[in-house]
Amino acid sequence: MAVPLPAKTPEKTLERPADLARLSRVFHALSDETRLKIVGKLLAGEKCVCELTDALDAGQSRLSFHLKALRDAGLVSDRRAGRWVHYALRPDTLSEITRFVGSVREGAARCC
Amino acid sequence: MAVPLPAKTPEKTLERPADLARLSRVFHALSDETRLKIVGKLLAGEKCVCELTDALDAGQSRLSFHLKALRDAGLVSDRRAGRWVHYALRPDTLSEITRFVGSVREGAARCC
DNA sequence: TCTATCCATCAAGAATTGTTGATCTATAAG
DNA sequence: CTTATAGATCAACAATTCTTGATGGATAGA
Repeated sequence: MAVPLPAKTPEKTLERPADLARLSRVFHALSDETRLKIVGKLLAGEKCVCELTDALDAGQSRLSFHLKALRDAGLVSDRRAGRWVHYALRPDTLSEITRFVGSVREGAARCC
Repeated sequence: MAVPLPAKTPEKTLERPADLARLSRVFHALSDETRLKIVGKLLAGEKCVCELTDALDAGQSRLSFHLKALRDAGLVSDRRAGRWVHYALRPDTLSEITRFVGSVREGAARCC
């Protein structure tokens, strides 16, 4: 992890192997409906795994699996509190993605 | 296809099955390095498949496969001209994605 | 200490994706 | 009409990803 999304032009970003790897990991994390639902629930604030299993009617190991994908992509943070682990959205990563897609859009608007 | 990304709150969007399906398809299209490279190349303007096979050093059927994923997600358009099919980025869809991720980010910044 | 709860991880199988080479269609040139 | 090129599609295989149930570690209460 921890390869930061660069502020370079999207053309250059989309040529660098490390950036490609990071971007594909982030988009892959967002490419699953269960994980998108998790994101939706986290918009109400941080949640522990057991709250998500209730809200999404999904098994615990399944949730752990998907939360790991989101965490590895940098989209959520986890915070241990006693027996519970609370997950929350990471606005910083969401900002990076917004900027990236926005800059691709600008480039596309310019050329298409 | 053609389910438009709504302007609703991301919480609501992430509860509607049709929107979830559409979002996961778009993000899945962006979750592969070959497809991200294609997007990078298209930032220079529309390209036919044979230009992309040259630029990316990838087989023709492989490119067709990935272009189909991008097209089905609404991220690129195709235009036939004689024997060639030219692919181009679709700024409208990129705008939708930018807005969606941006609104998730705003929600996250508010709650986290 | 004993037990219960929360959660991560693992193994095995199911399902989905991606790759490759072959085939088919359409277009255009000779 | 014949041939050549661009590209879509298909079948078979490889590789990933997802799901499920089982196991194990950590924390906290009795």
